[in-house]
Amino acid sequence: MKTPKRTTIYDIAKKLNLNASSVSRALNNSGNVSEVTKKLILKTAKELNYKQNSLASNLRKGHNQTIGVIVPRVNQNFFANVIAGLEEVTYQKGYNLIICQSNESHAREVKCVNTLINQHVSCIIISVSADFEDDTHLRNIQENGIQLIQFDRVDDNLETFKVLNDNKQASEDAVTHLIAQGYQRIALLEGPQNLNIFKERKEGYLSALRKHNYPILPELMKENAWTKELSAAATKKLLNMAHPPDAIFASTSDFSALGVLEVATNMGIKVPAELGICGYSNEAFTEITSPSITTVDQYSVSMGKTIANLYFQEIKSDNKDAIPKIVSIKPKLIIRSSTLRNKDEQRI
Amino acid sequence: MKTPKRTTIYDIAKKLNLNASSVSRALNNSGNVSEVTKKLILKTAKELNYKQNSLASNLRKGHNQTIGVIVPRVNQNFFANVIAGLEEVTYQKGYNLIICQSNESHAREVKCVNTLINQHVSCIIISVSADFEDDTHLRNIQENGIQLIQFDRVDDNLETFKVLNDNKQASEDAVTHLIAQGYQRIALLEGPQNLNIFKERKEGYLSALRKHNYPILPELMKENAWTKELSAAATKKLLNMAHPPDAIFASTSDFSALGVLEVATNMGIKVPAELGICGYSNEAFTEITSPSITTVDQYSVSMGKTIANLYFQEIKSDNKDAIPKIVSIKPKLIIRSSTLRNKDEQRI
DNA sequence: TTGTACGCGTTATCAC
DNA sequence: GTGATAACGCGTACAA
Repeated sequence: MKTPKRTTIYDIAKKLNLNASSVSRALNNSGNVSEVTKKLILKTAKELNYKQNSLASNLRKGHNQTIGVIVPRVNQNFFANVIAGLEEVTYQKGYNLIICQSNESHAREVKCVNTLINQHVSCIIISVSADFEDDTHLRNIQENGIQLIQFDRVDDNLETFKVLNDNKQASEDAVTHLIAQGYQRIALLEGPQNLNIFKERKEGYLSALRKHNYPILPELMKENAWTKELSAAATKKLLNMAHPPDAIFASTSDFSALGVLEVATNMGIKVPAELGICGYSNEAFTEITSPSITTVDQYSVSMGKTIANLYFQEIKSDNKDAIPKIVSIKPKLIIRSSTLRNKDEQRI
Repeated sequence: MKTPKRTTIYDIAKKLNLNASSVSRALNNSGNVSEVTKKLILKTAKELNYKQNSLASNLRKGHNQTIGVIVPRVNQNFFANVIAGLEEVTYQKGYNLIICQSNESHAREVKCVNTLINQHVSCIIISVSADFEDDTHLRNIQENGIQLIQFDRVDDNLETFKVLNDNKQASEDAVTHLIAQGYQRIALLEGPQNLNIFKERKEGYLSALRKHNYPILPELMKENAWTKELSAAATKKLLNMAHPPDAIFASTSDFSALGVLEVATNMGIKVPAELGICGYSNEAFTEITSPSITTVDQYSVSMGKTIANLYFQEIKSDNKDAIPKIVSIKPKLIIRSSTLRNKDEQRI
């Protein structure tokens, strides 16, 4: 595809017997141009259907009004919402968003980082892939003078701006709620512990148990149960134990919680009377399962907005190197039928 | 933020007492460079942490390895999936994706188009906003020598590449299925008729009725019922009629179907025995409602891939102006409990 | 095989 | 207020 010739500021200048620099000034409202010529320039620019070439402009100006985003998957609810929030704010500021997905692969994440560096984006916003290995690519971002904001899944060891959910607190709240509902043996479905978010959720679980003098039972903690299928399998094992749990906290996602619910239903176990179930993420479907599922809302859209605002307000505006700041958003426990056994009749 | 100086091909050239053009050739594998110097160049490029400046490269080459995408909302399941599919293919080809959302606003859509034109993207992939007014902005894309692919919601009058779902056929299948299940008075929840997709779905509905010699009853067709709330309201009116429908085809979305289901449940109407419900889009939750909801799967991820492949295989490669082609993807009716009243016991 | 010279479209810095 | 010129970083025809 050969791109046909577009009209440039030279074309406009030539037509008006002016100089290109005057045209540039007029179009950018910069420097001095007389009102008359300015109007003339704007008029003929419209006539010739002039469109600025951002490539040239950005090259000359040495920066790019573009922000890169890297997420594991763009069609995962949480990330899609964060991106929606990001786009909302960046659009207002006249910035563009380049979106990449790592597909949970570290190797691909590294490639994404490199293309974004090549693109001279002014900031990279990232949530790392599940098989996070090392952070040389992230350091590379900083070495190239590009701002870096990590969110949700982050590398704790690297000092950058971070926007996080308070996973530990949210998990503690969830488990505390289960305890308050009288559940005695509360199981945990964990995600990969190399990811901060799953580690923190486990900590919250442990912390709640300790605070209420509940025993910590390793046989009730299942590793890597972070898909619907994996958690269904783990649930079967749990519920077939001699002393099965009477509640399961699917800390990885609502899909895991759904797996738990399906297994329980198939086994004829009553939820929430015989088994309490709590998920994580507040996916749309948790509201309409029967029973509806208690879960944690992460305010994903507003998280995206927070991230973007952090960039525009604290990072970009700051001419000195700003001190990497950590913003923590407190998620909200949404209590629904799947854990409300005191008011079992009340189906929400 | 001042971007610190990055290493350029000049820096590499200077260090090796070479010329920048040799460095360029070596890095791009273009032209002739001796193996020795090439290795030397690649080595020092790595040492100096050289990163290409895509801005400069693209400016020089006159084209941009970037594709722009405009959708109403990035966090709507269907669009998120299409984007995921798009990204999958474009990533393989070394292309970047710039994502914009129109927020269902025509004015904003126009602005998005303009920034993408400024960015010199090589292609714009768009699904138009609900308040589609006119197509001057789309024509503008073409006038600027940028390829244009419309998908799903398109402007029929404009001759461009299009990737569509066969909405009419899918709707006809759905309604035919309802008829086969013995439903007699089948209502339709419509979306805004200025959008092709909703118009086509209505046509499919009408066509199925005609083919089976069913009467077409205007009182059973509700306009603009395209959110959960709107369709719940429409459903209430329908079910309170003297002769209420015994089936409702929520042609706008599964969320509408969910609204129908909730209203029916609250009114004590049995689904599917007394009321059949069919949605559209195959949202994840349709599988787990009780009863599960019959719906139409649009193959959204693979639609994204199809669009991208269309660009790379047919449009980009073609040096002559390719003739705008319309690709139609046949959606698939997914039959679930909400319309299966012959085998009512079988809860899927 | 390597070097020279120029231009992509824009903006910044001069001078007038 | 306007014009001339250089430079952003790169790729490419051409010459050596």
